[in-house]
Amino acid sequence: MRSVPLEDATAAARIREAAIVRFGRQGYERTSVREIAADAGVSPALVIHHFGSKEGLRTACDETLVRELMTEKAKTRAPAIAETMREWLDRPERFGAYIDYFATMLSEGSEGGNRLFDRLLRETATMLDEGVADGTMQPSADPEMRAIMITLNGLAPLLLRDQLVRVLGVPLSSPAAVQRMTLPILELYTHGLYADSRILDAVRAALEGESPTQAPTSPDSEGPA
Amino acid sequence: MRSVPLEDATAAARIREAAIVRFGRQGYERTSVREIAADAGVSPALVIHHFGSKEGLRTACDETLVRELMTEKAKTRAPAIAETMREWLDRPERFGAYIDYFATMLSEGSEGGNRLFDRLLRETATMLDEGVADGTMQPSADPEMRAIMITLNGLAPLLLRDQLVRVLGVPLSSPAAVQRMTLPILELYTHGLYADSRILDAVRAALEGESPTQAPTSPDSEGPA
DNA sequence: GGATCGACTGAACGTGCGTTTAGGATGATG
DNA sequence: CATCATCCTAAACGCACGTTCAGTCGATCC
Repeated sequence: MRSVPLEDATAAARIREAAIVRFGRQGYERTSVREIAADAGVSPALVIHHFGSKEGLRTACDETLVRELMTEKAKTRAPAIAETMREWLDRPERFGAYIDYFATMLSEGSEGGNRLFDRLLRETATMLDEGVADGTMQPSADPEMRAIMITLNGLAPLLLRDQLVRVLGVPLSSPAAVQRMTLPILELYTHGLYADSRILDAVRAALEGESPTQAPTSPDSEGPA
Repeated sequence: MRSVPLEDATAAARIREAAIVRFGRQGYERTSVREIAADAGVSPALVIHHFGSKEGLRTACDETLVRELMTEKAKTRAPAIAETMREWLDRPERFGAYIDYFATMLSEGSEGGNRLFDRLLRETATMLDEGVADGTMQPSADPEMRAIMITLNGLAPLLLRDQLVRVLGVPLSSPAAVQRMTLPILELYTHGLYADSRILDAVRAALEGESPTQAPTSPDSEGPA
């Protein structure tokens, strides 16, 4: 993937890689062009020369990541992003910066982050549909929403990786951490959490007893936009 | 909770509320003291006069939120934060700013965000332990990690609420959105996702067949920090 | 050999930031 | 009435930022 050592790469590539690391670790606003230039061993002016502006540099980083995550699908079957991300998680010492940058894209709401999220959601929905079709997965009363929620759940450890590292005590770079997350999630996705369906039944009954898209409470709207 | 209209509150309170709105909506770095001052109808100097610095203002906002979320527990039983947050979600026109600010705290990694996360995690773990004890919830091979993952899952819609709003088309302020999220999550937490336990069994067998905390792949460590 | 072009830099520019300073207005206190 | 503290502001300070500018260097082309 990255074939050339950073010192030998072109200056533009070095700048972009340094930016991915900094943006991913500290966020866009907290990172200065001067910092990135110093990391890449060039002058701040060269950053602007190559990318037009700091925002242009961010766009270039976004596109690098989108390409990296999206075009891997030639290798594998349908779930391109999910598969690539699993590879990344297995080799954090190499791709950790990309993971950080992806999480930053999502929480800072960049346009590339939106594209990746949409793609990830579509892949998830397809996977679920296929699973339901061939009987390996449970059907849902609201498949679209279920796909959204499962996608969100999958991204949560990425977005809250600092909290995860903090309460876990070990760096997320250790494969042990990723591994330990697997079993509880699989338990949840296999047997669920509740021992019986009383709560689900109660909610289902409540939802059927009223207008499907209307709130049950009285409309006491007020306040600003 | 907020008994006085903002125009009549003291200037310090007005500044703090304006800061919570701005910080929650745009993040700490993207918000200037001048913006907050303008929102509160005061001079930028007064912000510093009351809170010492921009960082001090952030701390004050953090503490306001922590207090608001933590001390509600007198009202209810054990799960204080979770209960309060559900109230907030039910009245977004009033507490939407708090929700946004809480999400910002978590993703920007403030110290108050850590405290709230720890508290939320502890509440979740307790709830799970009690559920397992009285038989309403499934046991887990790794209860601590399961509590973490379930806490992360619960926070995901908060952190990715922009994506959620985007793909859903409706503002998260509508109770319909919160309501529609409930059913798929309850389905998942009741019946799981997989129709049988083949994947779980396979992973369990794989995990038992090796050293419990060691990675299966060959150690090809390299690269920077 | 001169012209041309892209990569690249040092120095500077202008702007917006957080913060400081000096002081005005107001109300309580002797 | 004088004093004093509190709340508050206008103006400015210093700094770091993104960006611009003028020009150097080295390779390529005629």
